[in-house]
Amino acid sequence: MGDVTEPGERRHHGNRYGRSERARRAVLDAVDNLLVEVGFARLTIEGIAARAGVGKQTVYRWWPSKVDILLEALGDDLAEELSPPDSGDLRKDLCAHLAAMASFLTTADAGAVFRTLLGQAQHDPDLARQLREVHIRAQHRRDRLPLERAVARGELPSDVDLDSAVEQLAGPIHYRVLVTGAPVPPEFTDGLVERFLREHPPE
Amino acid sequence: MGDVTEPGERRHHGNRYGRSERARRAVLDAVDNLLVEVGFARLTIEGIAARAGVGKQTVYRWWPSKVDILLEALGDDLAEELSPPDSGDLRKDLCAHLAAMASFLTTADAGAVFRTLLGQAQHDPDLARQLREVHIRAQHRRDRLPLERAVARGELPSDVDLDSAVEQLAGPIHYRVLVTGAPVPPEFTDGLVERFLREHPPE
Amino acid sequence: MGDVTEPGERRHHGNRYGRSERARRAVLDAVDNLLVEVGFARLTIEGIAARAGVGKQTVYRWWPSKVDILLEALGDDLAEELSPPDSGDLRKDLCAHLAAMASFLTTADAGAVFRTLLGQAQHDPDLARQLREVHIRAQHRRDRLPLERAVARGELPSDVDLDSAVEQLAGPIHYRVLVTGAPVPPEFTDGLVERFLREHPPE
Amino acid sequence: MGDVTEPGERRHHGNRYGRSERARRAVLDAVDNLLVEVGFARLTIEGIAARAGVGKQTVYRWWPSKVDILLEALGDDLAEELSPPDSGDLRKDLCAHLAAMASFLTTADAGAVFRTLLGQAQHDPDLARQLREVHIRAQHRRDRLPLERAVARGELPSDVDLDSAVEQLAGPIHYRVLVTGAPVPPEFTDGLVERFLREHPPE
DNA sequence: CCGTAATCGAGACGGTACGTCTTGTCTTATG
DNA sequence: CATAAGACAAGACGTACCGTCTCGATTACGG
Repeated sequence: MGDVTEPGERRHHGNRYGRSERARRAVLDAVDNLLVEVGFARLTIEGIAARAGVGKQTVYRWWPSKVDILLEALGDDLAEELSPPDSGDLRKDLCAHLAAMASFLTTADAGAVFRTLLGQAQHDPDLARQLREVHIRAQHRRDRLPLERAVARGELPSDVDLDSAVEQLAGPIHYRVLVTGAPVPPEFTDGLVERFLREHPPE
Repeated sequence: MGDVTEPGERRHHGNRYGRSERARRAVLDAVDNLLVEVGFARLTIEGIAARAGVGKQTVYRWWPSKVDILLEALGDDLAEELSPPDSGDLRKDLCAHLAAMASFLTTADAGAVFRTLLGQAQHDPDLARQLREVHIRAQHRRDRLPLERAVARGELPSDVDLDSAVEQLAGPIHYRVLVTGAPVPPEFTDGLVERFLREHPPE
Repeated sequence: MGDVTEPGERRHHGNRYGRSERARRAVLDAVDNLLVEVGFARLTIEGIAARAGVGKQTVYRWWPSKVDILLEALGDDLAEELSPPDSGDLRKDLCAHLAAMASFLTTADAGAVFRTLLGQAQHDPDLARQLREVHIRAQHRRDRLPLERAVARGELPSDVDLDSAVEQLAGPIHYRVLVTGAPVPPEFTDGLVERFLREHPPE
Repeated sequence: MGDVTEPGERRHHGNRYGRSERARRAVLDAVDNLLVEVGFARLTIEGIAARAGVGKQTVYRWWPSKVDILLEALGDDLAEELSPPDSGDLRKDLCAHLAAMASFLTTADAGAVFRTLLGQAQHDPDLARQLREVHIRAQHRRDRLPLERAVARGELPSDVDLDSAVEQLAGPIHYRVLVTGAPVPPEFTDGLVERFLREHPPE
């Protein structure tokens, strides 16, 4: 909330040798709460600073724009919430991971942040670059993991194009979420998995 | 534009029985040009009115917000540019249509408008509803057409879920465009078609 | 103030043919009150606009700076409060007028505005020019009037330098007010008059 | 400025035995230069510290506000530049002193500082008190000196009110400088002296 | 064919938020 | 312990747009 003073953390008002971690956390917390409360359109830097109990200048000093705050607030949420399991069974891993992906995109708070940023990226090339180079590339690597493990286990032929496979699996999910707005129930994601496995039987 | 006075079209200053078509066209033209010139973020109603040579009140009288102007400007571009061909051959029709879809989304002016609106829709439920109920639903029907014709011709089994098929085909394209930003060459769209046809051979 | 709507004065929200007299009055009233309440140093345009119930842009549209608002607020107060009487007797007129001058400078609200502006003028040449060309010149002419009338009546020789006379009379008063801060009682102003009359007996 | 390091004077960064004379001088020099360069309105503590090569805190530690810096910078300039001569002849002394006063107020650097402070004092009672109790009172005593000596020499009757005399002489000069902005040539100051001497002939 | 009512361009209005600047306080490492 | 440096919370600056309003001119219909 901003006026939280952790025990043992002296109230820091800045010095020449580095920024205030307290102010940083307060801003990131504030931006998360405000995004949920008022939505992106009415999310203002003025409001963020006020909610965080922080001067506007402090925000401008460390973040170029409000989407950069969101980018940092997104932080490791993606990694935490969207890392695939490793059960030793490809079908199980994929079904679980795609279901988690659907749930993240449609219901999670961090998913709302992610969709908002993706939306802004459609007319903000700079943001698009950052978002893709950092978060989306890393997520793509996580999405490949179950498949790589299956290849290693011999569950999948080694000549399957894993990048394409990820696109075949994730594409329709994102299409529903971002474009048609249709719901993404487990039956749907399971169907994607079945179709993929039918196409790529173990050798 | 805005100050263009067509020969024979007297400079209209309003009457009680209807709006000025001239003002409507000027606004829609201005919004198109400005979107390309300054981008969505700096697209303002003030700027649109000034560019169109139109009073702000005239804009507010006829459009609730700037995305509504874009919605109207998007108009029939979708239908015109994204109607599938009917050659009598499913492979040919699908390849052509998906390639056109990719090109529309990545390079066409109207495609930029479409992506912008999709982006805004991620945090504007009202816009999302309008966009989906009008344009996306209509586009989905157009996307189904080649498949429906193929079923009628016996090229496809009649028990294929065409809605799912559209999602399988369009999903990965939109995923690349909206999420990863990867290019969408004909080889990619052709691959989607081949995969689909392999799965659904004629009976 | 600010939200006062005079009967018969429709609540004006502006149009292309002129400014809102209501907004003008509200700003001038607000600036007077605030100067007295918080002093010049803490007189802000933001505060003036808020007190007047007026948008900041309206203030910036019509006045280049806060001293210009004060200049206009000073307006006719000088003329109203510092016009010399015309009793037909020089001694009486001068004593009354100098006493009024002292009282204006030391106690009147408009006098506080005047001293503030004089103070700013010491390091703002533009303001100095405006203040002198408009208000101080006009006041000088008013200060001369009793002397001119006395010359016309034959109470004063016609070869007296009236401009110098004004400086001799007003100078010591302003010196006390602006420099030493000493009080300016009627005995002091009367003394100035006596000294002047002693020097310039009727012919 | 600011980074001047006198030979033999080690660059002082603080010690436990008192304040840095080097920092004090740097600030006073900086304030003088900056006042001339940018004017009082844009004279900021931040700028003074930067120009002096001194930390802001050092300024705040030793001076309550920027006018206090100016007060100290004004220092003994008044005494140095505005001490009346003592020739043994009242007319000569007065003419010289009033001419020096006019020149100090209108052209000297220290005179600009003085006028600026006088200006601020019009809406800053604290500054007014300090300025009057220290500098103006002292200057008044210096202004009296030629008159006191003349009384001692018998050039002036001993019952003349010398304080009033000073006001009669200095008042019109300050009136021109501070109020009307009219020039103050020697003819003007000489005229004041003549008028005074005419009124107070030696007994 | 004249009156009238809705529309037009224009732009002032009360506001909100922007991104910048300065204030005065606080913290740190150095000497 | 005073210093130079600079981050901090606070808040005013002047600007850009928002969405509303008012204005006088324009014009097509209906009485």
